[in-house]
Amino acid sequence: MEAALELAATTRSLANLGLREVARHAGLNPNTFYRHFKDFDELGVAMLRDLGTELRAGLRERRMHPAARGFRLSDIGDPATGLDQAQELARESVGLVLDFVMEHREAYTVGIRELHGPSPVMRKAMQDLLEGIARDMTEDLLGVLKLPAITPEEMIEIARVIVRQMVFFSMDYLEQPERHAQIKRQAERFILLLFWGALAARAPELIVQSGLRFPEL
Amino acid sequence: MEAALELAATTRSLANLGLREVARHAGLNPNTFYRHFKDFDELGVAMLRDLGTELRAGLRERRMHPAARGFRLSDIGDPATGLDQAQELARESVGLVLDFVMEHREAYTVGIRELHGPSPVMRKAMQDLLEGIARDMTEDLLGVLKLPAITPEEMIEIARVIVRQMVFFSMDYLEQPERHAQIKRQAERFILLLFWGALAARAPELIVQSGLRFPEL
DNA sequence: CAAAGAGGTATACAATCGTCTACCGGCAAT
DNA sequence: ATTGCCGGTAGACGATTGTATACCTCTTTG
Repeated sequence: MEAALELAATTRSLANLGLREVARHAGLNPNTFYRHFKDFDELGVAMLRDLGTELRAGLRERRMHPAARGFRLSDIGDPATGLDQAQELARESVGLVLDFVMEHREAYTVGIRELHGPSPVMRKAMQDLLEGIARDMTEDLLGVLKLPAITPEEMIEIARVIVRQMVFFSMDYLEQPERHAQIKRQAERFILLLFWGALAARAPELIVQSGLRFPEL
Repeated sequence: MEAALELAATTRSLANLGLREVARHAGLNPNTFYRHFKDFDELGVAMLRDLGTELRAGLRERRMHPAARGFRLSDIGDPATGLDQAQELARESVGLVLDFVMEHREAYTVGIRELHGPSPVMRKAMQDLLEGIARDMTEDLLGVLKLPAITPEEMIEIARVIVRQMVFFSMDYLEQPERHAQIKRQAERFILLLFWGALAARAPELIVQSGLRFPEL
């Protein structure tokens, strides 16, 4: 699995790297592959399972780590501090995801490649992973962020588009190291825009009453 | 090029289909390939150029076609009708893109596969294509939609995230025909959310004054 | 009218591929 | 104490691959 990851990250996609090639790079006999996997799809799913759980666990752990969070759970209540929290949360989460991507660029690259790749099995597995991350995020947001008038259904939908958009932002981040700061800003602005939009859609007068302005990032 | 498109759409990605395979499927001698392209990258870029210009032209043409548009350019002015226009525009554009994707599912599938694929050349070409579409959209939006306090810089940034998000919505649309209506609604809601957010970020009082409510899609 | 080039073909070669059959050491369980 | 499985190896197979060289036939250009 390590050999496959290394090979796939540098050159090809998971689907089209050769059985013998992987075995050679792992220092094993080609036939040994069959002792563990029947397909290359099976290998891919196994890799994705490992890396996916690592990713979700990493995100959750860091999200739960209270030291990095500048506000307390008791601050919740009105939409003004809600939007303030949203900004803080966006800043934190964006940095967290992008850091993670940088630390696991091989796994990320290969994984995303399979998201739109030729194998339906891998595609489904990746979509499930993203959906799981979106659900984690929703749960977390609902627990911490109190924006009134935003239903759980709206929240999961917002989380989904955020996760998917972060796929692209992460790609930019990996490919253009010189634009790191700018990409972070763009991602934060995007997330904030969604929350402002969601609040404006349900209770625009709350925004006016609070006197809060959209932050210049 | 036709042979490559057909083969890539059904099974593999562009990068890993064989020279001989394509030649066979096209009814040509393997060596004939070299008369036209040096690389497979070169083939890919050529295909993307053709299909990309077709896509952009198709989108532009349909966007310019005034018959499908329920409002006139003279209706512009205040943010209330601006948001109304945004809704109409979102509905139209989403339907337009998703129709196009359905009609060109092979080309779309292959193209998106290259967006995150192993070839840097193809990746760059696809990113440029998406950027071009985003610029087209921005130009169009700025010309038709008069939402005050939204700068061109904000508009292009919004267009970019819309285009990227539509990549995912299009994938859903192709893969889940039974959810067509729902996916359309989600895409429209997403776009509207961004515009409401952008307006709320700059001029929340205008939303309150207009008395407009976020539409239940 | 000749030269050049563009598009296509035939043959050949070494390399790589996935997979099949057979063999082997170690460890665990009966 | 032996049976059986698990992980690994060896060798061989036919198929397919990318590419090189050489030859052919139109069309265009000088």
